[in-house]
Amino acid sequence: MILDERKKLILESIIRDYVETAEPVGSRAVVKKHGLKISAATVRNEMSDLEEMGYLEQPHTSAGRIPSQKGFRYYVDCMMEKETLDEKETEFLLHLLDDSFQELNELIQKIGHYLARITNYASFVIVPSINLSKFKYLQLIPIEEGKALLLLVTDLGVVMHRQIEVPGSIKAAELDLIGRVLNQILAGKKLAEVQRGDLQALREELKQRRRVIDRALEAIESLLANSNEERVMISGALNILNEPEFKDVDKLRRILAFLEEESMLKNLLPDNIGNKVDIRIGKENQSQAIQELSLVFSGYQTQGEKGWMGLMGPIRMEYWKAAGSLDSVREIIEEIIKKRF
Amino acid sequence: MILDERKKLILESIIRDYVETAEPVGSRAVVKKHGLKISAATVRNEMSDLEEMGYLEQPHTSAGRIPSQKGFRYYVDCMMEKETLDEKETEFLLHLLDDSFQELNELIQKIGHYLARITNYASFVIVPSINLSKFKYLQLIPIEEGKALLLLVTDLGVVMHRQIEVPGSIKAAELDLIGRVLNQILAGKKLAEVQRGDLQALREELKQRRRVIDRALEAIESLLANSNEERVMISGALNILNEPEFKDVDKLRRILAFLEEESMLKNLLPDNIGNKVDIRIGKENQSQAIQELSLVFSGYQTQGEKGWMGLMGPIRMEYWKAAGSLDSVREIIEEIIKKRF
DNA sequence: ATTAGCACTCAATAGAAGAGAGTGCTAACA
DNA sequence: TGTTAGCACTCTCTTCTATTGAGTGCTAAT
Repeated sequence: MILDERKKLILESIIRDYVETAEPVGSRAVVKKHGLKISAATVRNEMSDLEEMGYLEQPHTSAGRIPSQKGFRYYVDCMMEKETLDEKETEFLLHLLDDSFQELNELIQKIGHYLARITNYASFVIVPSINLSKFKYLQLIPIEEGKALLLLVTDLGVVMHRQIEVPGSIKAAELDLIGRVLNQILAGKKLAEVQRGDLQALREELKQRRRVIDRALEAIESLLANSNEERVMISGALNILNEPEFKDVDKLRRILAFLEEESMLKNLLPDNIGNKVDIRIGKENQSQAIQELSLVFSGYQTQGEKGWMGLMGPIRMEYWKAAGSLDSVREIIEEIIKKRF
Repeated sequence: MILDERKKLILESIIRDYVETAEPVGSRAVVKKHGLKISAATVRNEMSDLEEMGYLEQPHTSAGRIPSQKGFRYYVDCMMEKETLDEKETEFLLHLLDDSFQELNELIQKIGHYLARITNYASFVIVPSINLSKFKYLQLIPIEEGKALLLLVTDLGVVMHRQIEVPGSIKAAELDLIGRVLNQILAGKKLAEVQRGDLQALREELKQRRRVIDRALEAIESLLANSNEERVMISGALNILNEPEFKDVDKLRRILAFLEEESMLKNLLPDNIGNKVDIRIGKENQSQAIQELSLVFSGYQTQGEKGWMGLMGPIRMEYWKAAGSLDSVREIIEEIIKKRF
């Protein structure tokens, strides 16, 4: 559907106004705001057309118009220009992140906080499951009589550990040996592959220390199972308290409850991760619980790892700002990661 | 101040009723509810007395009475009987915790969730700083060209790690040696003590590998600094959305904002940790932000480690249930920890 | 000391009136 | 044919008033 320039102008004007004030916008307001050369009556006619086409709606007869979800959709698809971060913000972000993190997770979490802070929306970040990364290093370390620590490092430097029981009689050197063997067999494999056959094969190979190996393998399995899950992190959930559409406590409860059930989020995102910004407006969301919310999100990709990050706000959302910020931030973190790892 | 039996009965009746309904309680309601043998008029006289004494207050002339904070305080101090967990709940909790945790932190966190769930209040747990626990074991592990992992274990089995840079030329055996030396010097020390002089002394002792050692010591210092902070964990914050006194979004915002600033909490608790349940009602709290909330909390103690756990709810709180639950839960976790570690 | 009776108070609710914002339609104009 | 001014109309929102009802406090009787 193609709109003529004047209709576009009016639609944009109404959207900008409505996003800012959360109030229906009248014809006079449109004229004044943009200093248009046409009269309010003309605008009224156009607005009437736009309503008929489904881009605007009227809360009641004598109110102004508000953009419909379809209106937002049209704006987002055909008219919007993203507002990326300006230099100062970029600078600040870079400064914030500069080697102040030890691990990928930390970085990602900081990004989440930052996004929430500059946009005043709730942000979410979905950290890729470690599953995809490669096994790199493993060691068995005696801690005390009867206990050892299994240490596992992936090639991206994620360290996981777990205590296991071992016979009291076992010697440090022996533990070390077992560790080495495990290491050799697993080295370079993807963690996801490890699960399949190797563990069984290993059990056979090292019969004489069955007990230790069994425990070690259990520990590895358990670590895998744990890290298998993508982690979802939400920041700035309280930002939605500031939106006038959620001054009703019941609505609020529904939404915050949804956010608390973090795992729900990832079901809503598409299966394959690109890295273009995608937008889900209100009812376009699958989940009942957040059909009064909009999602703006983007995949990110870092040498083999893929994850999501995004923003959630009211339907009356500054999509331009949200989408632009995401674009900028994605670029920045991909760059940082490339440099660091 | 001593109240006669009848006044006590009436005060209790009003408190119970008010806690349940959040509505002012009238004289008739008191009589009916408890099937008292006295008339409403008599109750009115008594209520008037109680008000004069400061235990009750009236929102306005023609409303019933509600307990004042002083009233709650009196009840809590002189009349309340704690309601500990019943057998089924205890059973369930034990089952929930039974070896399903790897580390102390995990256990504590689960406890927090459980407390929030059974009481329908927000729970908090403050995990003791690791500072107090003893250094047990340290190892340097080569990961790849130029990078090593410093691994540190405390006697309670908490594992911390951090990557450090090392010269590319260094051999695994050498790293191992350095680790051993560090180990010997630090072994058995309390982590808090480590900070003082040892690190400096060490630097002298191992001049030939200054670079590695410097990095290792930096890492240890940084780990210490990180773990120095007590960690605060809050669960079930959304439970306060259900309380009618917070249906006002502004109040809500203040309180949730306070909860998000988790670190604030520990400033509110007494300096020395006992393990009796303590209660702070409304204005008794130091912090402005939560003077409309009550805190019920208790210390817990596990071989040298001390921490806090507690519940936060409206002033109109089921103190008997909260205090009782805490008592039960504390007993249970202290027992579990004694058994496990 | 207790209680029944009654006048009184005050919040909460409902209804009515008025104000104001904004529209849609009509007729005039370029 | 597109644009505009004018005006009646609609509907929400606010304000004001009346009514209701719960609950009290006081008084007088038991």
